[in-house]
Parts: sequence; C-alpha cells; structure tokens
Amino acid sequence: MVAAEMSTRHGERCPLDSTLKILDGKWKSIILCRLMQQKEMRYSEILQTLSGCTRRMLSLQLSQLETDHIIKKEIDTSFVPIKTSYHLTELGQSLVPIIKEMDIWGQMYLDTLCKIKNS
Amino acid sequence: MVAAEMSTRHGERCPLDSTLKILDGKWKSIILCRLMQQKEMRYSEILQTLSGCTRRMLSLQLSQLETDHIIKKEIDTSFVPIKTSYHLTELGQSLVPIIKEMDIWGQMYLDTLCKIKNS
DNA sequence: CGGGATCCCCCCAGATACTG
DNA sequence: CAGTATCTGGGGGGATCCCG
Repeated sequence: MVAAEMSTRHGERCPLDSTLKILDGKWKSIILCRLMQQKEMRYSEILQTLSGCTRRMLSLQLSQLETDHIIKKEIDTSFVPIKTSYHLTELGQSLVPIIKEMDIWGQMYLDTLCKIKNS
Repeated sequence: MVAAEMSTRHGERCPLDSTLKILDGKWKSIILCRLMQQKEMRYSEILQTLSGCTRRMLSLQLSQLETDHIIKKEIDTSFVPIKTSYHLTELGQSLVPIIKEMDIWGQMYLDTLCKIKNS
C-alpha cells in the first residue's frame, strides 16, 4: 500500500505514518537522494547508480513515488527508443529539507554508535 | 535487521537509510509518539493505546528500538508481578524534532492530497 | 505482568523471460 | 530503452501456547 491509499480509518495513527509510508521501500530513499542531486534523470541513469536494484524493483518504487505525487514522469515518444525522465514534484521538493535533516541525523547516529561500540 | 546492525558495506546508501531503518516497523512511529507525549510508560500501558497490536509485535518493536539505543527499558523486580517501563534515551530525544517535522509535513501532505482529489 | 517459543500463512522481492 | 508477466522462496507478522 502506498501512502496515497491511506484513509482516515487509520485515524489513531499519526500523520507521521503518511510521511514514513512515502519513504518506505527498499530503494525510495536513495532514489530521492539522486533526484535531489540531479533534478532530471533517465530511468536507466537511475538504475546504474543503484547497484543491486532490479528493473522490476525500480519500476515499482518509481511508480509508487509517482502515485504518491512525489515525483513526476515525463515520456518522450517522438523518437524510438522511448525516453523517459523523472523529477521531483513541488510536493516532493517540500520533502527535501526533512530528508536532509534525516540524513544529517543518520550520520550523527552512526558516529554515536561507533563511540558506544568502542567504549 | 535493525539499524544498529547496518555496516559500512552499505556505503553507497545514504545515512538517511539508518534513520529510516530505526523508524521502520509497523508500530515504531506510534510507539515513539506515545513516549514523546508521556515520557515513562509501562508495557501494558503502551499496548492499550495500540489497537490491533499483539503482545508479540509490541515486544519485537520495543526490543528493536532498545537495540538501536532509541529507548531504554527499566525493570523493577523488587515486586511480583514484575514491572517494566520504557522511556526515550538521549539519542531518542534527539530524534524528536525530526519526528515532529515529519508529523507536520504528513498533515500538510494529507491536506494536499485531499485538494488534489477534489479538483 | 511481561514476555518468549513455535507454527503457519501470505506477501515482498529476486530471477527470468517477454514486449511496445 | 523502459518497462510488464510469471513463477518461486524467504521472511514478516498473526495466532496460540508456555513461562518466570
């Protein structure tokens, strides 16, 4: 289930869950990282930067992000082979600051774990 | 796998993943929400506020959060029956601002989805 | 009271092959 | 090039029972 399908029958759960649902997926966080760095990317271009990700999985993750209105797909059918590209929507852009903070916190967390382990 | 078991062989993945791993779990976000509101809670007390959560799942989620050094368990064995309580660690506290922002963003997101659906 | 152990089912994701 | 279709197994999570 993608975040867009969440209804209010989960009312007892916090809106926080909607945010986590969007990011929930084996490759979504790293895909978003890529699209933050380079605002427009081709399907195969993303695939190359994701070592270990199958085409099937990439398609699934991208389509879920699109369903959730976080990214947008552009298709150029004027030529063969078809070219598609992906970029963040405005909604997706609004998530960037939070993603960056989570990234910074994650770094601090890993450092802290190291210290704990060595003490 | 809990976040604490993540090693640097996932180097190509962003630290963001560590943060998401910590929050990844069916009940973790809502458990953290509870512990943010009420700093000290009993096992059964948490369980009551989580409709649909089994004891098995609560135990699993709590133990993972503890392994990741986000919460701490206190056990009082001086009486029978045993009393346990949980509270956020310092590390867990440091995550609170980000959780709050994700909650706020999630609310905005749900509102935006509503507008999109009605247009 | 606060769990752990076990069994079992279902879904996620990998592998592989096919297509507009 | 950018995906879909199908098959399959492994693990997450529910139900149930047991324990200090």
